[in-house]
Amino acid sequence: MKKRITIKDIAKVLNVHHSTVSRALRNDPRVNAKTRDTVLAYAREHEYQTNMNAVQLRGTSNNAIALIVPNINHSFFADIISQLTNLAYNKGYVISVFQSNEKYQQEKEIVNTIIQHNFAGVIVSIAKDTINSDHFALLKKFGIPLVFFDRVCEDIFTPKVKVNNYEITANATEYLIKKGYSNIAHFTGTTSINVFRERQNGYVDILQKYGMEYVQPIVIEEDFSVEIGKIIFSRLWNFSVKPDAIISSSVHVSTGILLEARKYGIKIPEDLGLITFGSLLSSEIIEPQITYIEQPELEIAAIAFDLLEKMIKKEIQIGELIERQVQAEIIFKKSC
Amino acid sequence: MKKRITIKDIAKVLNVHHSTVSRALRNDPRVNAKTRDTVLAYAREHEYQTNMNAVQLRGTSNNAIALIVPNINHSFFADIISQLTNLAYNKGYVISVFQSNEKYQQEKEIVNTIIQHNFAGVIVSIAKDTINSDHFALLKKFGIPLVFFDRVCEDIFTPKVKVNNYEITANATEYLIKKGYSNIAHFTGTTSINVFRERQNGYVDILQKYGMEYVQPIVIEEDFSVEIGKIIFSRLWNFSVKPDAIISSSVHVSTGILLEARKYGIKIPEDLGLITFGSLLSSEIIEPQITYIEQPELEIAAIAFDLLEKMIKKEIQIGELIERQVQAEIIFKKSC
DNA sequence: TTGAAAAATACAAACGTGTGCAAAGATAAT
DNA sequence: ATTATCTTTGCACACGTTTGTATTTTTCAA
Repeated sequence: MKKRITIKDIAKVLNVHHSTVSRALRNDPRVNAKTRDTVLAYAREHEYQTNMNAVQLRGTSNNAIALIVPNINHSFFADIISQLTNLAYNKGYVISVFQSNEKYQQEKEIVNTIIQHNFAGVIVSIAKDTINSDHFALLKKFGIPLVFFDRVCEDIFTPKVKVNNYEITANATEYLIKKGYSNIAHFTGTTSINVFRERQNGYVDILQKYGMEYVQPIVIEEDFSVEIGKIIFSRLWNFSVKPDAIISSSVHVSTGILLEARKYGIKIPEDLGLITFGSLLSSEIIEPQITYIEQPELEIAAIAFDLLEKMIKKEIQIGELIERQVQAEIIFKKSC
Repeated sequence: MKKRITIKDIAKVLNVHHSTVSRALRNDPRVNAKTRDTVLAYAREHEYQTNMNAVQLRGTSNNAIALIVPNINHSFFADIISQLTNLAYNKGYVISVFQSNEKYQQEKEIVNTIIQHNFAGVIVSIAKDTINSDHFALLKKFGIPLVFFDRVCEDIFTPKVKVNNYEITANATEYLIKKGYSNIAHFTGTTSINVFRERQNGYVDILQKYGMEYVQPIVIEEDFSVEIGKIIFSRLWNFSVKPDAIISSSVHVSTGILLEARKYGIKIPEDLGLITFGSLLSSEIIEPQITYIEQPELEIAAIAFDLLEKMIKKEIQIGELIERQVQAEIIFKKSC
């Protein structure tokens, strides 16, 4: 293990000043072509690697973008991460992914790390736990570009990419009503998050519009999982009035519902209709195929990245409130 | 947007030298308790954030760990990322995740970025594309701790966490034989990767041991996907001799196989047996439930992290070859 | 009250890079 | 040959921290 070579080392060997080496490496026109080539050749041969800490300390460029998501092993986020990574790569940026684990405390610490390491920008979908947005305000205060997607902080002025959750859930609910279902339940997440609040509002508003009495917003405060889906469904099913349809905010929970429903011998779509947000890799194989709501992950990623890049390039001011909405879509199958 | 505060700023205001501030912030016993408290209070109030670039340039600590995976949106890797992130968080480290996209070129650039930013250590599962290991050798040369998991570089001496691919595939093949299947095909990835090569060897060796004639290692060079699964299966099915069982290295490919099989009216397990590596979130719902090989993601993550941490703490030397093997397990269901 | 020891603080240098400015060297025009 | 212009290189400082050493201040004992 040898000590890493620096521009000063190169300068010493080639008998030039290190500033010349610096310029040569960065293709500054102010350096002679011949010396530039000599420097580049030497640098390549000795595997010179820029020390980005020095560069960033100096206050020059930085191409590192941070991405904070609640869960990496959730296909919605995994798809967005994957797409963002590709977009960034093509534009010369590098994405570092951080997982908040749905925890406010972890999210806060991640934000601190991001500030301390001087990232060029941040793309965030907040944790369920996040009740306070001071850490994001801090990010703004330090002049770090910030873009929210999907789960956003309402009280922070910055670009945001949102899904038409209210509308799509209203549409899904109305679809179920028109199919003849009358006891429609809604399984969703904590209403402190815009996503789940909007879905719930869309659901409730339609039921009220149709004068339906059976309104069951089931708020799952725990992390979405197959297990919790089983438990919650089982609990609901033992009520006096059972639902005849469910809209579920999570594929994990929906899977739990399906398994539990099978245990009880409940037939889908006859005894129970089901619409779920997000699709399963194997959704086509399941009988009956489940009607689901597809969110445009690729589009979300593309817009979020575009907005962030514009902020980094100062084409969008920090603190500017821009809201972009993308359209989710109901993919009609056989579960209702 | 205000300029960020530094220790020198604090020092100036409190009429002390900045070195005193530095020590106060780090709880150095050499600073008076009263001044320490004053400094800490002022720092907290004015939201002081350490500039890690300066710290790292100075050559002091660094708690950033890099993780390179081929694909984030693949449940095997997503689970490992998720787990590693938690382990790291509990030990005071921060994980940055990078996606190589199965591309050698991207992987190389990621490694350069890691070197340039002075990460404390790297955990890697290599891209299918990776034929050359020079970039990892470079990492070692720069003294950066490196641990491989699952897909490893055979010619780099460093800690590695591997799965018993040979053995488990041999077992799966033998199981199929004993179940009465005689034309067993094997769908796997490029054999330049240890994982797929070992699986193939396990498969071939058992068939030869039993003197089976029908040996069909189908090497999929493309990225695993439902679509490619359909195509490859369809192609194979139109051969004169059809397989009566398949071992598949990817759930995505298996899904394609199942869909295509259904299209042809093939019955599982009667007409076709199937064992797949990795499980689907919804695997319990599918009829028939698919027998699959479960890999201990949590254990892999735990061992990899432990090894890396020991390297960072110099308890393990850089360049030391340590191979840990974890056991995959066949989860018997109804598909064969 | 003095001196020595201990505690607290200040000083200075270093990490590797980038950049404005000055200086030197080369080229061209008169 | 002399001056003006352009090209190329060198110099020095700055970015924010940490740390060994020197210096000042405080404490305490004789």
